[in-house]
Amino acid sequence: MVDIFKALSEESRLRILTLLMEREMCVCEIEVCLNMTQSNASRHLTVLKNCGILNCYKKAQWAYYRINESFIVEHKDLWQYLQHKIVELPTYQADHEQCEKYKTINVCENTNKTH
Amino acid sequence: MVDIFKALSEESRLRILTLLMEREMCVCEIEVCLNMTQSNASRHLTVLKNCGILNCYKKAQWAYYRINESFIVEHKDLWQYLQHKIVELPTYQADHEQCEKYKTINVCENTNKTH
DNA sequence: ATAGAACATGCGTATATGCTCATATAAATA
DNA sequence: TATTTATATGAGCATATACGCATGTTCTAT
Repeated sequence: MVDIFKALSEESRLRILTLLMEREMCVCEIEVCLNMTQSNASRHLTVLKNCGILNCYKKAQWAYYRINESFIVEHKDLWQYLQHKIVELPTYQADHEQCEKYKTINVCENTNKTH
Repeated sequence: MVDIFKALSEESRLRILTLLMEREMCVCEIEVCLNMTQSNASRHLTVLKNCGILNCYKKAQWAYYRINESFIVEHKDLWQYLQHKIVELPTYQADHEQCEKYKTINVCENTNKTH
């Protein structure tokens, strides 16, 4: 319980959740959408994964992170709260737009033409 | 939102909530029930108050802290979650018993006979 | 095989946080 | 008025955390 709240008590990580509530993403997408360094994005994702909020799978050289469905089930009230309140983040609008923007462009395919 | 999660991401503060969910308390009661220093208890209570979870009123030389009713209204889902999950804290049982114990004894009246 | 891309992680640094001790303040009482 | 009690808070210390840079690993594609 403490580790879940700890994970959620950081703005960058809440911003990551803003994106992942929309769709799963690989690290470099998050990196670009939120304009953070790769190591920073990776570390935050690890924190969110370690407390059960996210899970991830690897596909080729990419690591895709997404909301852990069993977390939603086991922490229903908290999840409801997050869904309602996360839109109030000052960064929500902008982050969400970035998420939409890269939905079609696909960052990875751009940097790695052969994907 | 971040400050609320920050406040909740600390075990001592969750233990304080365990007590205050039962009834309002003054600082020295919390101090005794949770076996922490006075300054420590006071600081944690301040953090919980500053993010809106608690409020307090003063009566004679005591400061009574209690759950802020409007917090419950404005953060219904989170509050539900807390109520369900806080009982899973490893310290819950013991803390709750201390709370019951000092319900009748009243710590303050013992140390200050003229109260 | 080699090079490049995506990702995780070790290391050093700056800042935040929690703790204790000591002190200041306010109220009650002798 | 002087003392005691309850509380808040400043100072100093230890630890935790977030960050950037550099590097190691894995997979892909040439």
